[in-house]
Amino acid sequence: MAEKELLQERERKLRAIIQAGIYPYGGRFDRSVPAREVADAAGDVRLAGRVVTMRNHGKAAFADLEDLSGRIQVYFQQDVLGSVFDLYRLLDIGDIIGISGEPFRTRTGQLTVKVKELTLLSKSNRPLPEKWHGLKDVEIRFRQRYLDLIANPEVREVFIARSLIVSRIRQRLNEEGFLEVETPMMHPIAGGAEARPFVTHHNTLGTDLYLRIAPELYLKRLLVGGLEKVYEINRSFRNEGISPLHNPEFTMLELYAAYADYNVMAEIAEGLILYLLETNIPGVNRSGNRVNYQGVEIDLSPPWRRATLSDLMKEHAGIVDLRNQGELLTCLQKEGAPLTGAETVFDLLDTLFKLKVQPKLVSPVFVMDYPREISPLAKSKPEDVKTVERFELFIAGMEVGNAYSELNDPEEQRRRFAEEVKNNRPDRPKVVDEDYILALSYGMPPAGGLGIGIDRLVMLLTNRPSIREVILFPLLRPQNGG
RNA sequence: GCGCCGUUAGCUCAAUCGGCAGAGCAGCUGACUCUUAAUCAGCAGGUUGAAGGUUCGAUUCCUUCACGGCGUACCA
Repeated sequence: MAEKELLQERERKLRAIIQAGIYPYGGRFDRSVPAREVADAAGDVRLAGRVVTMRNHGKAAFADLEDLSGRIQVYFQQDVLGSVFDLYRLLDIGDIIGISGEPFRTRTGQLTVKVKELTLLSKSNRPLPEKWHGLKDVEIRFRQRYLDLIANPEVREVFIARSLIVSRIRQRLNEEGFLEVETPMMHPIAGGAEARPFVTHHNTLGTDLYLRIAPELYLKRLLVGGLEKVYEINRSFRNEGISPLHNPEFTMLELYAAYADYNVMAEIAEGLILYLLETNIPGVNRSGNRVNYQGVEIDLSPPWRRATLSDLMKEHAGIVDLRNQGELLTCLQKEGAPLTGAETVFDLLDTLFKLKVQPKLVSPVFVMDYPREISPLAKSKPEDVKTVERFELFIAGMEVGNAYSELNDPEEQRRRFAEEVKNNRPDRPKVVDEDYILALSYGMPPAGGLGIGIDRLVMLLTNRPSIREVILFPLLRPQNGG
């Protein structure tokens, strides 16, 4: 039937209900139990939820009522309900109702509530997606996520799992003495990562501002201020491509601990993720320390491998010297990688790493010790100034974490920033962040810092193939006149 | 940005080589007081994403556009 006619049909019922003197959008309704707990209830129950199926039998009818906890069958009989049964006849799938009644078992043993009172709490004016096949159209799923949540129970489970994951991260960090803080999302200089920022404008101040690409530089100012262990879980924004691993706004955990270093950060990252497994979150797809991600078994049993970038490049790509442009180029050409010729040695290194090494990093690996030039905020290794104490954590071939021993030498930091500015590459800072250096110059304790991509971690733990499956409202192109 | 694929009823999907656009669910009418993917009888439901072209004839072939997916580029 044409959508218009379906809407007219619902409109007709809505008018009939109003005609009968019933306001179709009710108010407070005190429930005695969630649907899932009806079996344990003594005496009558009061329930509310959405009508998801209806099976009419003339002077009686069964319906399934769904609330957050689950579904329960309810039974309407004309001889019990009298004129209220007429209201039942005007209900549609999708309506939200409250009922009170007596639990019983049907002949086949199905737990059911025999309805004694019926309250219409919200009339639904549009048809819901189909009950059996659910809602599959990904565009509708993302644009109208509420329909996805109604029609697809596993989607609901993923987002509940995500909420629990985040809350348990907070719980764990709080227990370990970390202080949760909130730092600016609008920055005068976009720093703390290399990424193209979104630009916005403050009218009264008459100044452009950048949506933050990372909270890092503000969190470290707090270390200067004596807040020794801080963390923030919130959005960062990067004006870059969209892919199954990238959404323009995404959620990061960043934490900093004074007097620690990147080795401590590795322990924290490992401990945190294992803790999430241990706490048995429904929807987290684990058995023991193993998770299955997209058909691949991943063993997260500690200790996780720690290998230097240099060793891994040797192991998987046969590269002996990370800084040998010719060697990297030869290897990439052999792989048939498309190159423009304008790549720096570090671009080549990164490309080759992504091509040859990253896909092999299925079990968790801390990739340790990166070139200084691509890590301007990390502290050099004492024995090798060109290499910094930094790791990236890879699981299932996916980068989920990044950590440093934080650079706390203001003069060295200024040189690193100045070098970036001098190189003048697109999307890199055009000015030295003197305000940050000012903070460092008051003395920042040595510290370890760790960032974890929450969206990707949730993908891993809930076995979702795309970041859009773990973000409630992923960015899509606007539909009309955008 | 670029490349490939997709878009058919409210939802899930069919439609042979270019030859009358179809089914299930949802909806409507009737029957039915223990059904549960209720059942039975009947009815209705379409700008085939949009615009243009080729053709006697286009869901099908071509062009452009919109939106989405994947890949790629970008992304320390």
